[in-house]
Amino acid sequence: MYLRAISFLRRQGQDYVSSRDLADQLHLKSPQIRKDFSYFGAFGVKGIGYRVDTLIGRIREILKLSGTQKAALIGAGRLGKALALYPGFGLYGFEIVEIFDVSPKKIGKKIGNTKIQSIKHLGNLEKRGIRLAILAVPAEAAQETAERLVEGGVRGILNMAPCYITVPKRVRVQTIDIAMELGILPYYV
Amino acid sequence: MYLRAISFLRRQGQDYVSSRDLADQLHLKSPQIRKDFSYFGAFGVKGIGYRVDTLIGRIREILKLSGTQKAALIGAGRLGKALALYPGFGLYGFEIVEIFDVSPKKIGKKIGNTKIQSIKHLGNLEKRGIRLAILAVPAEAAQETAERLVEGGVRGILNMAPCYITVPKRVRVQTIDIAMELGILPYYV
DNA sequence: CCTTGTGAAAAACTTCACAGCC
DNA sequence: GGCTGTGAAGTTTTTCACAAGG
Repeated sequence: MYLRAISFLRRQGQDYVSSRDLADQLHLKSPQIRKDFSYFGAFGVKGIGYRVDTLIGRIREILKLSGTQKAALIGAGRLGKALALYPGFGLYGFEIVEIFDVSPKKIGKKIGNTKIQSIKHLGNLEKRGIRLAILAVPAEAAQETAERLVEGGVRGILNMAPCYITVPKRVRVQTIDIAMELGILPYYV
Repeated sequence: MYLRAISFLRRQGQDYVSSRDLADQLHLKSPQIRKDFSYFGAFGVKGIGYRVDTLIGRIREILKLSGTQKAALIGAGRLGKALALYPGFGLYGFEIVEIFDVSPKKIGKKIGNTKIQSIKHLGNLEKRGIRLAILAVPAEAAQETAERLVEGGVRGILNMAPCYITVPKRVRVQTIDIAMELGILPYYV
């Protein structure tokens, strides 16, 4: 969250940012931000604010985002395709290096520069340096596919299917249910 | 969240569900769920659990999801297209009735049964019964487009662009930043 | 002046424990 | 036996207030 906002400031050529400015942009309170940053180890300059480059470096370090992280994409449907070509992953240093699907129609085709492989050839992702996977399959197939990913040595799964999946606790799952996010809007309206 | 899990149970033909079962499925604690449901007004049956149909009805009521909610989609790029054809909105009673884009290449074409219109013809969405919008435009265009939506009388915006947008406080914004969600995974890995 | 950093107070949330009911 | 509903306890998070520094 911070990373996105601060990177934006860097692109605008800003060198320093105050907790107040960030608070306004992110709709938070300023002491909250200072407290968060103090957990990172303090490096703010009193009267000025925080150095943008230092902040980005430190956050990337804490999030273990140093260098490039390889990720696999499972599911080459419409959503999968949109994700494969989504430019936003670059900011966090992610690269989708392999794409898998079950459909024989799709296998062998390319999305961007990456060839779609059969899910049967998932193999050991860990050995190929892939620790993260993005799951863009129908809800019915999500659990089964997640289990394959775990077998393949994946450590984190971004689940785009509208369901919860159960995995060993050494594996971290983050679920995004787009319809659900839309569903809570009318409540506030 | 509950709606998704409970709807799934209904499709499976289950009539009643206990807080314990839901807790297991959603990875929560059972008193938590009972407390949430008690805010809805209590209607559990001691010794049995909660009636699935009653629960769904009540949750839809609280979320103001009764009937069909019309939504507009802004941005007919890859992500927009995937969202337009995303089947998951149905569960929550959403229907994307209008699609807009800036690109002359796309205007006039159809996604599914819905024609892509020029963003210039956004007009008064409120009068056409549209109170929600899904924003699937590049980050640079998000703020400007959001302002147009607010002018058009929209009350809730689901923002898929990787940035925060500022709107009058009568308008509710829900932001989904896919890359960010992926970005927090390595931290736990 | 402007900022950060932090202890203390307040609020929100989570968990526990158990009475009451089927 | 099983399960709900809820007050009380515990924990975490958020907010405030202010000393201290450029």
